[in-house]
Amino acid sequence: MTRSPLEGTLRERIFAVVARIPAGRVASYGHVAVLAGSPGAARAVGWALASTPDGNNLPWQRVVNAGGRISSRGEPAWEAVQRALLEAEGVTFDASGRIDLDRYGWEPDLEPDA
DNA sequence: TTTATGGCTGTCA
DNA sequence: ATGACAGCCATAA
Repeated sequence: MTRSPLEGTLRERIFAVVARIPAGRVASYGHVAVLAGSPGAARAVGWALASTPDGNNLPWQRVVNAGGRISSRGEPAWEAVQRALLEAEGVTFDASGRIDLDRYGWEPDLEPDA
């Protein structure tokens, strides 16, 4: 049995990674992909989140693309919702609607809780 | 097994 | 700084 420490599909790992993102913090797709074990699979991450059923406790809203910008899933209003959720968590947006990843960029080794 | 799509990323103009 | 093009990985049909 090939019991891998990271079994299941990438989607499962992505869920775990995103679920570990603390409130008031954001991570980029590429970053999540790396944490999930598949660097470069940023698109796959986005797809995994898009495949995420709403109603769970998965803070997909804390996942933004590389420049800290918000993406949309086809619903232009959705990104506004995501932005509102992040602002509600304490994340501030730039005048262009960008997040300061230098300040809110989450890293598994630099949790603000400590 | 192959084809097509997708909440992306990085580089060039 | 903004806009456009091509590349990459994974999932679903």
